[in-house]
Amino acid sequence: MPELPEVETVRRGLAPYVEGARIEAVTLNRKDLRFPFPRGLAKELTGATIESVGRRAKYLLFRLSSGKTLLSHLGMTGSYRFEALTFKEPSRYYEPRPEEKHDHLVLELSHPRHGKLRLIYNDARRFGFVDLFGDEAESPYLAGLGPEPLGNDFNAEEMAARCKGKKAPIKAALLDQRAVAGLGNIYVSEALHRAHIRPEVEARKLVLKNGAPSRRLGDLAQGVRTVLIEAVEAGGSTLRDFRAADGGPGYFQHRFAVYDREGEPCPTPLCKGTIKRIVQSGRSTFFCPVCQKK
DNA sequence: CCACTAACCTGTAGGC
DNA sequence: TGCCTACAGGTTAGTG
Repeated sequence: MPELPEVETVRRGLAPYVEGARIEAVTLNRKDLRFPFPRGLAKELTGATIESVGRRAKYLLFRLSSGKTLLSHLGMTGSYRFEALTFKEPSRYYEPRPEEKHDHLVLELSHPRHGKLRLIYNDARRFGFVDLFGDEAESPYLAGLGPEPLGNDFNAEEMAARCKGKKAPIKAALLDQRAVAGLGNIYVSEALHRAHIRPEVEARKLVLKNGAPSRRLGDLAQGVRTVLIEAVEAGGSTLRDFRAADGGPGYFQHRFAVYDREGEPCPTPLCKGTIKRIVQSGRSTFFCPVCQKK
């Protein structure tokens, strides 16, 4: 489900309710997600206060008063939702409901303003996972991640360094979290369309002989940034089941230029192309064969 | 090191 | 309606 804009949307939805909340109780409804839960997870979390919720790439990072950080990846189908156990402002809360299928992790929280809340992690496919660490350097998941595409150290020169010598298609290079962190299958297709680059182009072809970025790579860096910014502003994309923590859908899917639009006209001004779908490394890629050049 | 495939797991949409 | 297949927003382990 979630790429950077969806994870950021979740983070923004969670922050007002979990920041400052104390974790009163933890329930694990099974022993693992994609990987086993960290040893002593419930014990480590219980009694701690969540000081802030951050994001790195597609990871949510809950900073705890104990000094530890809870890392959460949503995989393809992970989601968080709230239920209020006490109602300080009734209109804005969700009533407790029976447990749903695939509710794997439940945190009972007490928040100084919102009262008692239940934060529930649901994940049908269980490709998601959590980790707990004291220092970011200890986390194997954060090690080796490429730059944040919306941060200051993401630019065409940086991309050139990561693409240099790579024979892999640019589509695959952009999906590689070591090159740029946070893109997934949707936003890669969208960014390549914005930059008018065909997804099959070898990554190394976008780097000049002296290692400098080509103009097209500059366009691509810009395309990555703008599509992500616009998607975050729209609250992410809801294809099947993505929901922010407040239960609301995202709206960016209405603005896809190519993703899941096979057979539709290309939205590039004056372009008469028709969107095509191909499969690259086992996954769908969408592009316009007319305005996206080799 | 690089590139590619299969695997993990469940739900759903579409064809017949 | 039911059965079957293909596919889904991600990552990693294994292979050559």
